[in-house]
Amino acid sequence: MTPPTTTPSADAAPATTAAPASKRVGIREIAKRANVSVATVSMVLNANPKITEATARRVRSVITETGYQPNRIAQSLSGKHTRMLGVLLPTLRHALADPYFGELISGIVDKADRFGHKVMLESAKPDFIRERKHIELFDSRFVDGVLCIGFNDLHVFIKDFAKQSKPAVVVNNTFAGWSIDSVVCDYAGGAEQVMTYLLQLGHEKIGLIHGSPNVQTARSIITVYERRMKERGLDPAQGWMEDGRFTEEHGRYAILELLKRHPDMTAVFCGNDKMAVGAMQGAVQNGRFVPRDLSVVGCDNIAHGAFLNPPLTTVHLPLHELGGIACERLINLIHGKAQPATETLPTHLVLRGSTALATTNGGGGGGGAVA
Amino acid sequence: MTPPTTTPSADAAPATTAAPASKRVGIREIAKRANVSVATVSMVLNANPKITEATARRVRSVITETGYQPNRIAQSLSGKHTRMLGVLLPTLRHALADPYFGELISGIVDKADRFGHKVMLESAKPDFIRERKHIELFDSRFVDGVLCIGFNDLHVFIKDFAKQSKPAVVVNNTFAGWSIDSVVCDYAGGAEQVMTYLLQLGHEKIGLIHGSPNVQTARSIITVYERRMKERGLDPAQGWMEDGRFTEEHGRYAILELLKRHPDMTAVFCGNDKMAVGAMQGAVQNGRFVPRDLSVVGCDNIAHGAFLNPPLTTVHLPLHELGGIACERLINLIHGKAQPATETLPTHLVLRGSTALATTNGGGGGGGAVA
DNA sequence: GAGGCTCGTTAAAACAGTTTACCCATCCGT
DNA sequence: ACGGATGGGTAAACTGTTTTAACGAGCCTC
Repeated sequence: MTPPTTTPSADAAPATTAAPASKRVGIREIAKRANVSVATVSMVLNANPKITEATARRVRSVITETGYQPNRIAQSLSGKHTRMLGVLLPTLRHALADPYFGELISGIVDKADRFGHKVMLESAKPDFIRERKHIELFDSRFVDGVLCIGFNDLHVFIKDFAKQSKPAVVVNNTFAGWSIDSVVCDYAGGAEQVMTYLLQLGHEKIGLIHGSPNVQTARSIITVYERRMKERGLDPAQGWMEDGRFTEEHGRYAILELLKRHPDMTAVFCGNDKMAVGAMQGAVQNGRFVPRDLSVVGCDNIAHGAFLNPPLTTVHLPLHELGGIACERLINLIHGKAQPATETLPTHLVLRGSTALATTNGGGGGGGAVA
Repeated sequence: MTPPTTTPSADAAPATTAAPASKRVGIREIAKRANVSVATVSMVLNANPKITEATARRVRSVITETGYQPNRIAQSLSGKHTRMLGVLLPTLRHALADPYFGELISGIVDKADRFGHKVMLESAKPDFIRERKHIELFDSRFVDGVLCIGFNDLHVFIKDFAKQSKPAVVVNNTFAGWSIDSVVCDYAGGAEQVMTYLLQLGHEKIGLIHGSPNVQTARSIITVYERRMKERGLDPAQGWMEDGRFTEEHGRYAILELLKRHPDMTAVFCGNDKMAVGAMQGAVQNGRFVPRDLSVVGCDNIAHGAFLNPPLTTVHLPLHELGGIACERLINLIHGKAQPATETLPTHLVLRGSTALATTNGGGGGGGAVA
């Protein structure tokens, strides 16, 4: 009962001998106090059914008494997994400040948490890739798997994960021909709804501001748009499409280009909300009223869009959920419970104030464009 | 030269014997191949000056040959530090989707990267705190330190870090009387600039939509606003202030309240850009033109604000830099190189289109407010 | 030329868990 | 009463580094 070394503290020791405080307790210490082997303690910790409830209770009581916390680093070293997931982001300066990424990551973190995993952020700068740090992440046993968000077809390093069969899931892009798990939103379905809606409102001259065609999902939108326009007898190739590169800035520039070429345009569909924001600003500064002179539709449904003037009509993408599903697939992949595949989540149109019936007064406004 | 087990591959082996592939190489394998001890290899890895350049070169060549990567888990277990930083976020649903947090985290990640540290995300849900997981993070040797962002005075658990002297840095809030490192923007300075500017424009009736007063930085703005208003003979307590809780939604609600009470208000200062966005929408829907009838000023300078109609005049907070500095302080703290202290970063006003000279036609518009 | 100093290198002990092979005591059926 | 199965527990090996104390060799000094 007498501990080998007693602190000079004068406290009357209660029934259970107080821990020597200071020193961090390890599993060996627990084992000693509970009169069992370290193996037993470990098994109790991992709810191994081999251990009697009586023994387990005894061990557990010692654990709570001492406030013992297993060292996760040691667990990782010994075990097969580290329970750490990596999120790879491109180095669009301030990528994280983008609600699109934020929403995604938020979904990932929430889900990872529920599965007892942690999430690490990693930005895939050119150096990072050149030094093959994305592979090192695995080789140094730092992560069990990675989620890739915001990449396009030019980021060929993504294929390394497939080549070396490292668990990885790509979000909102697909790499045809490579066995990489991916999870995407149904952009095509959303685009169909947008086109149907705009046509129903009587719009004929509809422009498109799309994201970089290096991304499969952006191409989905383009494809749908082109087909629907051709069906109505308008040739989209006649300058009705502009690349807005996913940013407000280029969205703004794109709408000015489109309006210059086609002053009679009455509606524009944007591949994401940021471009829609830029387009709305460009249109207004060009002297058009939204939605009276120009209907604008976005895609993403970032929280913010509802607070614009006018509130933005947009395609809702379940980004939070998407992140969660990507995360779950990754964890399954890590444990070999799943085959690489592509999963698609449904989307739907959210009607707000930036769209209206087409009016016949095409080519209105047109005052001197700002800047 | 002949490896113990040769794979049945028929490739003519080049001069240097190919590694047995499959099996991960460890430091022992490197040591064996370079004819040195593991200690030597470890020292080479850590650039220990005790090792001769000749030996080091030999070891390094073996390392590159085999593509060996030290196991970071093992390094952490053995060493004192894990080189992992935690970022604690409140569970404002979708906190991460907020550009404010995004920009901050982005700065943190960039800086951490430069110091060879990794960043982990953790959302401090009520359960999380109740189960004392924020302490467990340290006890289980998972992180070396944490950055706390987005918390207010009610989040008393922050003090636990001080109590248990765990390295932690609080961003954009200060806890008086507790020795916790914190890094904040000069909100007071920004507010002074805003007030000076609005007064110069001839505004007299200025409202304030502030963030939660549980945050020191929000209080800073309130204090400055109150003093400056009193100096001009307006009593801010007469319903000129509203709590916008940092969100667009409440910002919108707040402006409607303020306009109801004071139809002659000609300018409003908002504690962050999100509230400013909501305020602008509310004002417009209330029939006011911004900036003609109402000047609006925000605070944060989120990228997005420049693309509103009209573009938002706002206080620029160096959030990216702030994150970086917080991160750097934390790393210093971890290595015992710094004493807890508070650092303040300068801010400045960014003039855009949402502000204008005060007009005398106070109480304009006022048409039926949209729901 | 022997004792004392460096200097570079090494063997072995941490670090803190998990897992595997084995052991012993019951219990069961015949 | 005996062989085999079974259940509960344990000792020891293992994970892959860093670090410390010791050690041998060369060089300097007297």
